[in-house]
Amino acid sequence: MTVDLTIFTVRGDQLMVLLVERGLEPFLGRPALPGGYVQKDETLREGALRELGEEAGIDGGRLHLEQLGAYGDPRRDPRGRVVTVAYLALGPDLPDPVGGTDARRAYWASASQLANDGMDLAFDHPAILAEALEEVRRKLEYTAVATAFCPEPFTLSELRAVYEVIWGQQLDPSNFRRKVLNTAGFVQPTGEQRLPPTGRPAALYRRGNAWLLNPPLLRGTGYVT
Amino acid sequence: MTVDLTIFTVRGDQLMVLLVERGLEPFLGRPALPGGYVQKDETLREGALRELGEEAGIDGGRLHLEQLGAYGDPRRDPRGRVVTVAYLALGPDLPDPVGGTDARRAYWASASQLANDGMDLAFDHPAILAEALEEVRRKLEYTAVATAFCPEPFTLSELRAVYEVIWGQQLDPSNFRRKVLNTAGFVQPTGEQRLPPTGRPAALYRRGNAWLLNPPLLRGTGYVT
DNA sequence: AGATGTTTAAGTCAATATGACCTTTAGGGG
DNA sequence: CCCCTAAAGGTCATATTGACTTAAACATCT
Repeated sequence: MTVDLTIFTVRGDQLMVLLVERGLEPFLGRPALPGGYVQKDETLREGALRELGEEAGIDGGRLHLEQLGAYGDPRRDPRGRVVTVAYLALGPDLPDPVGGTDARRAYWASASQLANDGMDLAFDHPAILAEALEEVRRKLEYTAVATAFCPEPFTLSELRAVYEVIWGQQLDPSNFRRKVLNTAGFVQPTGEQRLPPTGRPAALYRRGNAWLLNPPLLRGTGYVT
Repeated sequence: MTVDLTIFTVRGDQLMVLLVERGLEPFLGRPALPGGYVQKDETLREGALRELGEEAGIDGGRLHLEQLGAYGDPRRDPRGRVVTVAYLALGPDLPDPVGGTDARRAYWASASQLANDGMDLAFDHPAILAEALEEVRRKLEYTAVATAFCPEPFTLSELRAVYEVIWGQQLDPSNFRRKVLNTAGFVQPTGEQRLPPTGRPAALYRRGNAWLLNPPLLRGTGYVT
């Protein structure tokens, strides 16, 4: 039993995923999702949080962490039967390649670039990553999970940028604002403002208490790019 | 490693879930979800399909089967660490309590009744069942999964009954029809008709090729009961 | 045969949500 | 003081939804 982590963050205009360079056989030297064996006395979630710290140097306390699913093809690991439980972790712009306590290198990679260049990840990690990406894209529609990518407090433009980066399409700023503000509990105003490099000050918000968006925020045809 | 199955079907006006009476310790005699150990050379899905046949006598070939998630609390099984992967299986009115090849009794139980009477299921199966139920309710909204409960061909009233039973609320027949027929690929007409016990003949449909409903069919306020 | 009951099918209409687009506001810099 | 930029707020045609009404197609009863 192992857990594997798909850790996403938004940096600039890119969705990044955290990869490690494997320091052990099999797949030595190949990029892979961080992960490791589950210990006897911990829950799967605890194991995921522990690996988050050990392999990525990230404190999972402030991250959104949810289970993606179990992957158990008997041929997925050349060593024999290893079932892995994949977790999805989402956070605001996270610290740089914090090499884990394990000596291997850890770094952020562009998710879209990985998808294009054919990702040569170890094990069945390409499939896990693909499912994770699809899950995030879908969840943006009908949950308020996008706020997990924004350091608080945040502006509506920052929140919109999360959608635009992950969906790969521009959204109308005005319609986006209307939709978010009309959805009770999506965000809550702090009353504060922040000055952008240029332009009018932007109001600041925190995450609201709502999780499900009803009706959802659909990535319909409302794009510009 | 085990797999556990939450098998739902609609019978009349009730959502039923398949339970077995445990024939082994621990929890001997207690109701539980069907399931069992995963074998070394099979995928998780294959294991689920095999247990479907062995414990419930059901041919999984025509069922909708999807993974729910892994449950791995180290205290969930008194025997020690057993991680289980829960699967969700959905099908049209399935054969009666087909006692499995294992000698234990297998039977259909009302899902809503279980939820009320406080279900004394073995292990963490109450939690698994609760999550499965919530998953089905949510998936009805934004996927065409409801058709998995209808034997083909089916009428729109039969499809609507699935929603009504699982959501526990009446839907407006006319608005439901409009929504389903306007959603490309949800259902496809066969051209055939069927006579109800009384009343106008109903057109028959098969499942369409669409899986995601866009926009979703929300369980808003549109109820009558 | 014709009236009646029942269920499916189809239509109406106001309220709401969406997509596309425009205008105003509030800053900083020249 | 003017200009540029991004945020904020508004307009309007269109699409969708919810509530409700009407028509059609069968079986049965009288």
